[in-house]
Amino acid sequence: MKKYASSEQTRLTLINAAGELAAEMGFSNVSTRAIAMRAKENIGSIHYHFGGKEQLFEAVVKEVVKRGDTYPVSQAVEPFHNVLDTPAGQSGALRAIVKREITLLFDPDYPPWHSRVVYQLMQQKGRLQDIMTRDLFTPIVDTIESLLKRIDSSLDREETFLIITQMISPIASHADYMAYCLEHLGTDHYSADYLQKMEDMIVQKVELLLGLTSEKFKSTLEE
Amino acid sequence: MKKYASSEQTRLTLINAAGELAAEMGFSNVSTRAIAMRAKENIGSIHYHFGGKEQLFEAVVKEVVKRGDTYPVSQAVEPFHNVLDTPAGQSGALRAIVKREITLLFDPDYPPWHSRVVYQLMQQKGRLQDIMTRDLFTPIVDTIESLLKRIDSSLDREETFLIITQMISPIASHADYMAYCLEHLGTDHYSADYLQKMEDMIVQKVELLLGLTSEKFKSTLEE
DNA sequence: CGATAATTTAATCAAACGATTAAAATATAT
DNA sequence: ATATATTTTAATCGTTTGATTAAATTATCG
Repeated sequence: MKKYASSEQTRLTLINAAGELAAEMGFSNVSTRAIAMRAKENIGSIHYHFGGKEQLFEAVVKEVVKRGDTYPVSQAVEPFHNVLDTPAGQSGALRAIVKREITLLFDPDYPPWHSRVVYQLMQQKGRLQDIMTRDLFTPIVDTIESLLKRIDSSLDREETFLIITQMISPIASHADYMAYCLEHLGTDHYSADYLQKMEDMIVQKVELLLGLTSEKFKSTLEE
Repeated sequence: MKKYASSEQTRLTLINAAGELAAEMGFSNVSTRAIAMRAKENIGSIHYHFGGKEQLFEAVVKEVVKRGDTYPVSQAVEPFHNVLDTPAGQSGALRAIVKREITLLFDPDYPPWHSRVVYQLMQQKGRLQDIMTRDLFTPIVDTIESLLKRIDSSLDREETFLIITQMISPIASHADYMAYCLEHLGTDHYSADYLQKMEDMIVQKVELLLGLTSEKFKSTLEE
């Protein structure tokens, strides 16, 4: 039996431990010693494998980015490429973006720390925020932006951004303030049903704002 | 001329410095020495006036809470007390809550760190979050909750909470991720016009979800 | 004025931090 | 089997942290 793990395995163990701790108490409250203890590795290994704490944190963020790249926004929107001039196509594309975001953050098949690690980086400037913004956030914002421009070319920059925040913020809050949300809902995780409701509500709302009144909504309105 | 400031003045100077720094780099990245330097006071004064760093931070949060208490949600909703069974009254109450939240966070007459200090506490559990949740957040949530119940008694707990997040999250994001938002908008502060648009959009959206279609919206829809 | 209380100052303390390294342990290749 | 490369370990380094205190300074009050 091997007594030394492979370099790659040790790296992943450290990344995972660091991610867990960052999810629990925020990056700036995580010490190298705590990471090493959680990972059951030696402190020195962090320096050996990553060069230092900051580079390990970078690897943590890149791990989340890497996962997002397995299903990029462009791919989510692609099926609607040819129908973007119809309300149904526009609506479908919007929903696809929202669905992707929710899935990516709350899919129970992935380590739960992924969702808690992302949005806390939006709070203060730094290298970690740059990576996360550039590789995760900007692509989404740009995609929504061009889609909105297509739906209503009269929207100005401010209105466009406001609509984007209407779409993304509720999802971000469920990730960033997860502890509070779960406590308020009296559960230990978001159910698939709840996430579906969230998706529906966000999509409905944006459709309404944009005048893309969907069938689903009409029935709601008539109640 | 006095060489020693009054106890109360020193306290406020320290609270303000701590608040500024917490807004700039997050509570957990603020050291007592940095606070003392920013406040041009001695480190020892933190111990003398507050007992320690954590208690100073508590005072920072309570300072924000105190300001919220000058215009409580109950007072914002009060004018609509007698018309809560009409759609117009319900709609007005919703708008009043949204307007209060936006004003409280982004009013340029108050220290700008107020808005940046609040929502970062939602990320991890602790005494500061408890204070902020209990004294600032819960009253708002409870008020919206009972209002929603009144508007549509068939809403369940999950739906109610989702609507609340639709109302609050966009505002919270503008506070919590302010640096990113301002950079994206290419400005150094949110204009009164922008904040008004935000209010309108949030209120419209919720009215639509609840079937409280307002005049303002109808015209938008007819475009 | 003189005495007491309140406040500020500068210095020191132990603890925790990230980084680094020489040596030990293991794996790999010849 | 031996030599070389890789990985882990334990210990130490200099800094920074929050807290504390005795002494100095200023304010207050009789």
